Formats: sequence, structure tokens, C-alpha cells
Amino acid sequence: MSDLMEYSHSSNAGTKKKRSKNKKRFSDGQVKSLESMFETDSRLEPAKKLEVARELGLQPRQVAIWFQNKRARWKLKQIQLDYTILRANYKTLDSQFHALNKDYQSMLIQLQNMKNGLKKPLEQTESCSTGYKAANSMDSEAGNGEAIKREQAIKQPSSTSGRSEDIVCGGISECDSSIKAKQYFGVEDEPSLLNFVENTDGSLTTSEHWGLLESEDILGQLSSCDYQWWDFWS
DNA sequence: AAGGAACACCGGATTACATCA
DNA sequence: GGTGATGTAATCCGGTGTTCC
Repeated sequence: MSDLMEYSHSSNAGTKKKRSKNKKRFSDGQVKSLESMFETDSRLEPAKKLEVARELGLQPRQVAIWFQNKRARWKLKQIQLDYTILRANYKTLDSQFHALNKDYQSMLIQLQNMKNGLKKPLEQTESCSTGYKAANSMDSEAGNGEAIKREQAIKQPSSTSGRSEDIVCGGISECDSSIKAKQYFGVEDEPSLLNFVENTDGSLTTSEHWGLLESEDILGQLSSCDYQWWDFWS
């Protein structure tokens, strides 16, 4: 039979019923000795266990149980420590993420302003001329005068206002402006920079939603999980 | 060689008790 | 002195590895 059976049955006739445990706390000296041994090795060789039990005046099984309980408590403590470290790391990452996301959002706004600023001079130029198609046909005749006109259109967007933000589309439709932009840039599609945040319906949601999903959904899930853990330990 | 019984030990969960605020 | 919270020795249970027959 094991130490456990011999020891536990010594105070009881072997019934399955809960036995009175006659529990006695170990003395400070006994605990100190056990602690110092645990520091060098969390497990005891059988021979060492017998030796320790003899030295401390305990049953070998008591020494074995003390080491078992000690390992369990130590493991629990390690888990708590690991959790504290992970939580601190998470908080750091979370604040970094929010800072980056804030930068990202302000850059999107800047980008949109730049996009508007590029579109308006074109529209203004076209509406002030005798007509883009006519001009275009003239351009085709004039040859390399086109590049100069485009440059002037950007440098001097309006004769009535020096600020591009003040330019109002002179009756030109959104569809028209899109066509003009394509022709202006000489490509089938607008430059990719201008499409960067534009959804298929023209709304500026895709990238923003990505950011919001990251910050609200994923972090939110982590946070709720986090709170459960934290509430448990604190 | 394969299989079963006995034994020792382990981790995890739980209980029972001592101690303290 | 009674009581709830906490710490911990001890127990229970299921699993694994080793040894012996």
C-alpha cells in the first residue's frame, strides 16, 4: 500500500466516509525547511523524502502531500503572475493601437481634403471654358498646348477666388466630372490614390470601418474577456 | 513477448479544519 | 462569543509509469 493509505487509514477503520483529520499545522521550522528544499527542487526523490520526513518528524506521506500542495499553489501563483504581465502588455498595445488609429483617421480626412482640392480646380476650369468638348477638339488640333492649359488650370483654379475650397462646381454634373477626370489624367480609372478610401457606392466607409472593427469589435471582445479574468483575480 | 495485477506517484478538485479579522 | 474569509493539510479520483509474475 502507498504512504497515503497507510497514513490516512491509521486514524480510521478504512471506511469510505469522511474521516476526522486531526489536522495539525506544521511548525514554522518544518515549513521553513520544506520551503528551502522546494526552492532547490520542487520534486523529492523517494530516498530524500524519507530523509526529510525523519529529520522533521513527519510521515513520508505528509512530506509528499506538502510538496504536492506546494506545487499546486506555486503553479496558481505563476498563472496569476503571467496574467498580470499579459494584462500590462495588452494595455500597452491597446493604447498604441488607439494612437495609431487616431493618426490613421486624421490622415484619411487629410486625404479626402486633398482629393476634393484636386477635383474642384478641374471642374472650375471646365465650367469657365467654352466647353470641354470644344476645347478638347481644339486641343487635338493645337497639339501640345494641352499640357500647358492643364498646368494653368491647376495653378490658377479660379479667377474670382484664390482659394480652391471656395470653388463651387459650375453646373457640372458628378458624372461629367468623373468623365473629365478620367480624360484629364489620361487613364481609364482615376489614380488609385483618389480611390483609396472610396467604396463602390462612393461612400468613404471601407477603410474606416476596418479601423472601427479592429478597435471596437476585436478589442471589445478582448476587453470583455479581460474583465472577467480581472474580476476573478482582483 | 504480451498481458494483468500491484504499487507509487502525479495533478486537479474538494473537504475539513485552524486561524484571524 | 459568533461568523465569514482565508490558508492549508489531507482526501478523493482518475491517469500514468514501473515492476513483477
